[in-house]
Amino acid sequence: MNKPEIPTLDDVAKEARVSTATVSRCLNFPDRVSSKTRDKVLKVVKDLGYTPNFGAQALAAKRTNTFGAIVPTMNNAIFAAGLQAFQEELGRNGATLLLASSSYSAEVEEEQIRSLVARGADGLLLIGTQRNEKIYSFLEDRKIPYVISWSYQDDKTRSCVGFDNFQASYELTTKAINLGHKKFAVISAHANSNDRAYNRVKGIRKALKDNNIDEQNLPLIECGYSIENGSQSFKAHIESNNRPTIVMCGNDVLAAGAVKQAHQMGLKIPEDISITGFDNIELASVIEPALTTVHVRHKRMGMVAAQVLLKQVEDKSYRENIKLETRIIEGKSLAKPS
Amino acid sequence: MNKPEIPTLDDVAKEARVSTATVSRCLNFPDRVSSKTRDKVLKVVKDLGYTPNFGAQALAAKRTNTFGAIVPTMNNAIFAAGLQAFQEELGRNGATLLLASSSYSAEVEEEQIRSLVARGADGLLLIGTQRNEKIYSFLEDRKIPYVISWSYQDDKTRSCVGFDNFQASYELTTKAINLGHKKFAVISAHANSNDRAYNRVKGIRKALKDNNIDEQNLPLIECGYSIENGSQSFKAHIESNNRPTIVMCGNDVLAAGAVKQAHQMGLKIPEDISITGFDNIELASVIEPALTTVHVRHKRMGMVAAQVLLKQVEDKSYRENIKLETRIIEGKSLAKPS
DNA sequence: TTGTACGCGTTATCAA
DNA sequence: TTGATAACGCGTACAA
Repeated sequence: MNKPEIPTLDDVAKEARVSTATVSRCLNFPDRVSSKTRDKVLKVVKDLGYTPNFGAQALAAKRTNTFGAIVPTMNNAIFAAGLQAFQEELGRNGATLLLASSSYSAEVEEEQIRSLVARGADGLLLIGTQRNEKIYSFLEDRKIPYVISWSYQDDKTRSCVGFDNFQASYELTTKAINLGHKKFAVISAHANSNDRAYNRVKGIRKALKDNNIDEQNLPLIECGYSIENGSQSFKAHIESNNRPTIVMCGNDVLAAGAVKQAHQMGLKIPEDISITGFDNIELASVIEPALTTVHVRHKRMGMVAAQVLLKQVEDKSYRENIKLETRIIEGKSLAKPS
Repeated sequence: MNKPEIPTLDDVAKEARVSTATVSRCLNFPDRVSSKTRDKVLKVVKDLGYTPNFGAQALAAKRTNTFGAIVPTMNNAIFAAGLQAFQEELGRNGATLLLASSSYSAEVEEEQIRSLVARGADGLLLIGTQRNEKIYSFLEDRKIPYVISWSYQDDKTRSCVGFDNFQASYELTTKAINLGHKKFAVISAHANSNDRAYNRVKGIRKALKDNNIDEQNLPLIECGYSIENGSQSFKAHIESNNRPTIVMCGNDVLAAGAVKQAHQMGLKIPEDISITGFDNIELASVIEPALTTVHVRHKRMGMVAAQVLLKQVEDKSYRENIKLETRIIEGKSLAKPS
């Protein structure tokens, strides 16, 4: 037996004295082959160290067992946790993750979607709902399954696995109101092209309105995702001429910046000022005082999203809209105003 | 013109009244085609919405423009930052990232390496140096370029982009010794199959030895990467019958856990106990007191690793060994013992 | 500068 | 249960 450097199906077939069809079957449908020939073939496969050529396989089978995900950034604990779970679940099902990031830009995201599809992704994980309608058509024309994650929506034509940002935010705000807060300020991530941020703010406004607190003039600062931005925005709120008793932050990272700044300004939390976060990343429990925030099941979301996507590949008409629960984490950063 | 649902090179050729070869050239070597035919062809490409079939392209060209990376976990800020930069640099060069994670397991990593190669990765990003030699042969036999990252080694036959964990750790320890510390304790990530952790501990021991401090009996606890583990290990060190004046942690996350625990135990940092970290993740500056830690250029590492890898694809014999500098971040968590 | 024609390594259909 | 063989869509010598 002369061992070729990089063996093909043909090499295996010749060596095992069967046809290429039989070898292919041994690998893909072992039960449609007699155990005798199967053993013989698999032995040769092993001896030769054969692995299918990916390009050829993709060309012939019209599938790659590869799934794409486009996240705003990997450099954010919430996406990292979700992605990790998504990838693990794919792995358990013999599939691989193709990953891109959009830097929170809708145009870049669109490019990346096209790029991952061009790269042969069998399906896509998308984050949030907010994107150009034509990109959805693009995917639907090509019959590429996709799942929207991190956000929940009722649209039965599109699968999603997410949570109700509006509702969670509403509840947290209501809690603060019940404690006696009336003067609110908000630090949010940029809300255009980010429906999570948008709905969190919306939830706050609705709760204020429902409790007859002026929400038209709610002090709101939008900024990019970073501790530093959280600090600066917090400072601006505190130094405004209508100082709030509570600063609600769109996510834990911004809240961490706010807390840091509060310390630097000599403000005690929650005696002098209450601060809330959102996401309950690990950071939230390390901060002093521990953040009052909203817990979100990122890992579960990633796992379930992978499952839904895999089902959609099997059954192109399968759709599912899953809302995962959230819950308020009682930290020490929210208390009644003094 | 009848528009096919999913156009092929052939469709474009027919519509533009040229050969498939010409269309292919227009796309891959635009300058080897007259501007007149090029314009004509590209217009048809656009009109038809043609995109190359990935499988066919890979099969014919023997490359996928896809690069694999296997990280221990995405759920760790340092890998997330490096990966993000790696992916961005790939993207700038028209390549895509295939991502897998090993959960810090050598066997899983090996599986993933084989899997990514089977998925057509043109090259691989590996983390750390410690793995079975046969997996290197596997890659070399198949002429798959790879770059080792996060660790630096002198081996000129293998490219790497990393930093000197030993040296950085040595310097940080020396600094502590110079402040007067003599009673050390260490919390480290598991050091088998993790040369970063291994070398950081080694750097501590060497510094102790060079300063005539007993390093044979250095209290050392190895644990998994989490805040909770950091807390528990810290508690164990403090409650031992030979209480240290400083607890050096193998990374910032463990250090964060230690700091949290110190607060809970009513210990003041750095008056009662000094704590150090490693990595300088964003978290380090939010903790009170800010961590004294080692800054590492993760983003730069990811970017440079991508560049080296891309070069290796062009020139299979190209190798580079790059050591990135580190520097100590002076926080407030390290001071002279009282 | 352009076209012809073959090869790439699988999968899958159909017949034996 | 197995084998022969036709796609699959693109790249690229080679020829014109």
